[in-house]
Amino acid sequence: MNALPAERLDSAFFRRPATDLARSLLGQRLVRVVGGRRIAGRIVETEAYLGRVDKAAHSYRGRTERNASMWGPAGTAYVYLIYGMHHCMNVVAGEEGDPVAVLVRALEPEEGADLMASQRLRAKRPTDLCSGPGKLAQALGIDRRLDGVLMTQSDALFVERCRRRTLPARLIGCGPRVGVAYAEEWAKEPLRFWVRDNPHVSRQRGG
DNA sequence: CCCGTGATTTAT
DNA sequence: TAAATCACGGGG
Repeated sequence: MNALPAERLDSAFFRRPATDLARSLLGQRLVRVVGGRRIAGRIVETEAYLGRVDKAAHSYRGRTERNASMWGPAGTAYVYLIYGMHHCMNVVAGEEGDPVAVLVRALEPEEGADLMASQRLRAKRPTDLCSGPGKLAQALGIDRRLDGVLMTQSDALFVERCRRRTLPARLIGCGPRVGVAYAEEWAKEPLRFWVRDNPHVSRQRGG
C-alpha cells in the first residue's frame, strides 16, 4: 500500500520556515495512538502562522500562558481550545524561540476510521470526519493534554513520512487563511495550503 | 443565517 | 473584577 516504510518526521524536517513546512506537510501522515491503536490520516490542508510579524498569529502579541509552546523547538505540538468547545492542533516550525507554527486543518482518513467515527457522532459522511481543525482534533482525540508534546519523540502523536518530496506546486492550492478577518492586511496573505481537488479539505469560512 | 460555549485576553 | 474575543462546528 505505501511505498515508504513508516518513518517518523524528525526535527530537521520541522525546522524550516512555516510556509515551507505548511506546504511540505501536505501528503504526510498525522498519527495518533490511543490504547495501542492507531488513528491516522493524510494531511490535506494547512495554514502557516508567522509569529511576531503576523497579526493573525497567537504569538503576535508575545508569549502568554496559552501560547507558550509556540516558543518550543520545531516539532512541538501547540494545541489550544477555541470557542469553549473545539481544539486546534499546530506543529511548531522554524528555529527554537521563533514562535511560528503550522495549523493542521484537514486530514484524509487512512487508519482507524471506526474510532474517528465513534468520537465524531455528528459526522454523516467520511468527508465529515476530519475536514476542519476542530473536527480532526475530535476525531483523533487531541486536546490540551497534548499541548507542548514533542512530536519528534512522542509515541502518542507524530507525523510519518509518506512522500520524500513536497507535492508538485500544480497540485497545491493556495489562498487566504480561514477565520482571521480581524488580522487586517494579514487576513489576505496566501498562507493557507491544500491538496487540490481533495474532498476532505474543509469548506471556506468567512474571512 | 445564527448560536453554543468557556478559557483566555484585554479593558476598566 | 468585568467585558470582549475567538485560527470552529452544526443546524436552519
